[in-house]
Amino acid sequence: MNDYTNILREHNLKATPQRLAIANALCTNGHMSIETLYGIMLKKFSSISLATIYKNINLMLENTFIQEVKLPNAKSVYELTKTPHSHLLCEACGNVEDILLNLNSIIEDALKASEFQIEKTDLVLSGVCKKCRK
Amino acid sequence: MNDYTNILREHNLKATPQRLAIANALCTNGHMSIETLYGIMLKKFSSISLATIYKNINLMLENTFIQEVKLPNAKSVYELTKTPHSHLLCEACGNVEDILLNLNSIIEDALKASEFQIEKTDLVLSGVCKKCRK
DNA sequence: TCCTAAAGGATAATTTTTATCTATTGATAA
DNA sequence: TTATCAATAGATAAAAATTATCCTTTAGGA
Repeated sequence: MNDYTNILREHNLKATPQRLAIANALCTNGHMSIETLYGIMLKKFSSISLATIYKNINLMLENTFIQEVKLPNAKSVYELTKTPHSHLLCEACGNVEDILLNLNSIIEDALKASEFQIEKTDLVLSGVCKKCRK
Repeated sequence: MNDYTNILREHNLKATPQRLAIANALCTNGHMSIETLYGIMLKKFSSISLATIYKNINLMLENTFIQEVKLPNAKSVYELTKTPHSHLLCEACGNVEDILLNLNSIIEDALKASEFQIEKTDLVLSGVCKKCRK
């Protein structure tokens, strides 16, 4: 169980018990939707309001403490901000994994082919994970 | 103005005037959100119901006549199904463009690094387009 | 320890999306 | 052509998702 007190403060977020619990839930679970996060939070704070979840998720996004991951045919999930990475989505079980891929050559190709100044990439690779293939 | 009658039918969709208009709107505009599509459709069918837009979008998605494009920090847009491609998003003006990029090497890397059987990719490159950079 | 802006909980309001119901219509076959 | 019928459109209600409001509580600095 990590202590996110200081990391929250570095992102200009007061370290409330609810926020520390959100941070820990995301740390242990990796990627979570609003509703599953709400479910987990309810176990610890039986009277937590769904509005508190939304307010914190939005504030944490604005302050880049967390990131939203938009998935095809699924609800968005949220993760703690890490070094840039891509995602693997299992279409069978819905599980999401991080994967580090070097996209430099792709970005170069895109720079040549377009007139865009590219700042960031969002890549989701969808398929079937090992467990679900058996 | 293309005639999508047969293409709709090939996707098991009756070619109603509303659907033909949706197809043409997507063809000429490339990528559209629900609300902008509704706005355009209202010009042609002053009493069209928003429910009709949603029902058609969902049915067209199920029958792969169109695709949803999920964008970071923006609402989803929809496009006619074409050969697989990636997207460029201008963070300044919100414009979305298609871009053909060869992702084979990335997919290979991902296959090696993961235990996934990869079926498809969703890539959005965000940045600033030429017009907005001036 | 005190003070204050910020946060939490309860709840209402808003927005987004889906479901329901009836009249209409596209597509097929006689 | 016309008749037939399942599918669709529109109107609207309902449900789901998200945000706003209000008041009490609290984190964190003075």
